[in-house]
Amino acid sequence: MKNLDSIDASTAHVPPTTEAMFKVALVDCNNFYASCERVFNPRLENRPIIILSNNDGCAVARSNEAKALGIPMGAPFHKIRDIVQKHDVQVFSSNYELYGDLSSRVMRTLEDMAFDIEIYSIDEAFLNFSGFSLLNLDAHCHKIKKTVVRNTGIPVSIGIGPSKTLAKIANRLAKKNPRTKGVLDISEPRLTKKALDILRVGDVWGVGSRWARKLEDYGVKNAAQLRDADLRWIERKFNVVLGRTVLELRGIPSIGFDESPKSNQSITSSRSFGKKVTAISQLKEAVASYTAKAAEKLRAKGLLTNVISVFITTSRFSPADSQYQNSASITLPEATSDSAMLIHYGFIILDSIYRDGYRYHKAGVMLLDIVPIRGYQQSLFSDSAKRAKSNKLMETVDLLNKKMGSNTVRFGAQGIQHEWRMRRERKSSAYTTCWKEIPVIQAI
DNA sequence: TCTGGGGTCCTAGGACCC
DNA sequence: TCTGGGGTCCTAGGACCC
Repeated sequence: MKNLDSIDASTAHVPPTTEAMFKVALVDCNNFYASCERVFNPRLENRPIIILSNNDGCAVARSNEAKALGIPMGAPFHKIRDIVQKHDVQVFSSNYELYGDLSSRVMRTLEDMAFDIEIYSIDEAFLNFSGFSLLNLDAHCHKIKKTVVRNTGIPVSIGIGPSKTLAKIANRLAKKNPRTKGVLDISEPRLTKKALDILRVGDVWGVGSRWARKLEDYGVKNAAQLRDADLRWIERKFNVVLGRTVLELRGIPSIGFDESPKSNQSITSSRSFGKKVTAISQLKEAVASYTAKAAEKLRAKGLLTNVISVFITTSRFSPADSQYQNSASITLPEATSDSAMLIHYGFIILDSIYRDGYRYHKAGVMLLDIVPIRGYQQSLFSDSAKRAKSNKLMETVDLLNKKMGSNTVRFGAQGIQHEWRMRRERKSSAYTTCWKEIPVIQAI
C-alpha cells in the first residue's frame, strides 16, 4: 500500500480492520475477443459475432447480439451453423496475436490510473483502491472506463467491492444493468445484500458446476445462503478454497492481492489436429513443433525446465475409434531451455508411449519443474562450453523469428507439410503486430 | 466431417524413513 | 503371543479459473 502516510498517527496503534480498508475494483473487458474484432472492423458494430476456439471447434466468445440469439458458450460450431446462417452471424477463428496486443494496451492504460494492478487474465485486472476512502471512486472508475475506450477502442465494465469475489459480483451486475453505465460499487451493506440475494450460487466466482450441484443438493441455492453457511461444514464437505469464498462473500478479503505475477510453474503447448493422425512420423513433427514453441516461451521468460512430459490421445468424441491415451515424463540431466535437447527427450518419450493402430486426435508437451535462469543449480556434469554454444544458437533463432516472423527459423524435426495443422479458416488480420497486415485506410 | 487451450491449487493415499 | 506412529515427499486426480 502506498499511502500509509495518510493514516493518522493518533489512531495508528489501533489496528484497522482489514475488512473496512480493503477496496478492490475489477475491470473486465466486455466480450473481449468480439470487441477486438470490432476495433479494426467497424462494420461489425451491432452485429452478432462469434469467435471460434482453435481448430475452429466451438464458440468461445460471443458479442451481446450473438448471446441474444441463444448461442451458448462453448457451442460446437457444427451444431450452430443453422443459427449462424439464418442470422448472418459473423464468424472468426481466434486471433491471439491481436487479442494479446490489445490486451496489453488496455493493461497499460489501467496501470496509469491505479497504483496497484493485478492482471488476472487476458481481459481482466483487479485494481487496488484500499485506503482511498476520500477519493470519489465512482467518478474515478467512470473516468477509467472512458479512457480505456478512447485509448484502445475496447469497452470495459468495472465492479467495486470489499473483496475480490464481491468485486466480481459487482462487475457482473454492472455489465447486465444498463442503469449502472458500466460501473457499480456494492461496498455498501444494503447493496451487497441485494446483490447476494439474487445471485445463484453457481454464478459465484470460485463455484464451478460440480460444487454448484452439490451445494444445491444441500439446499444452498443462492450466494446469500453460501455466505451464511457454516464455515467448518463448508471446509469439511468441500475444501478450504470454497471456505475462502464464503469469507469473501462476507466482505472479509481472503484472496490476496498480487501485483507481481508469479513465475510460471509449468508451460504447456498442445493442439488438436486438423485431421486424425496415425503415423508416428507425423506425431513427431507435431511434438517437435509444440516443444519448440514451449521452449521459446521458456526462453522469453528467462526460465529453464527440469522435466518434460509428452501426451498423446485419441478423440473421446469418436466412440467408434478404439481409444488410447498415454503420457510420460523425463527428468532432464540438467535444467535447460534448449529446443534441440528438449525435442530429443520429447522423442524418447513419444517412442515409449506411441502405439500403432490408433487414430490420434491431439498431442501436447508440458514443461514442469521450472526454475529461473538466474541462480539455478548447475549439474555436476555440465559442459559449460556446450551450454554457451547452445545459448548463442537459441538466442539467434529467437531473434530471427522475432524480426522476420515466427517460424522463420525452425528445426528440421518440425517438418514442413504439417498435414495435422489446425484449421484456422476465418482468421482476421494481425492488424497491430504484423507490418504486412496493418490496416489500409482508403480515402474516397 | 466438425466438440479448445493453458493454467492454478488442494487432497488423499502410498512410499519411505526413523 | 505380541507387530508403532509420525513426518515428509511424491503423484494422481479432481476441482476451479479464463
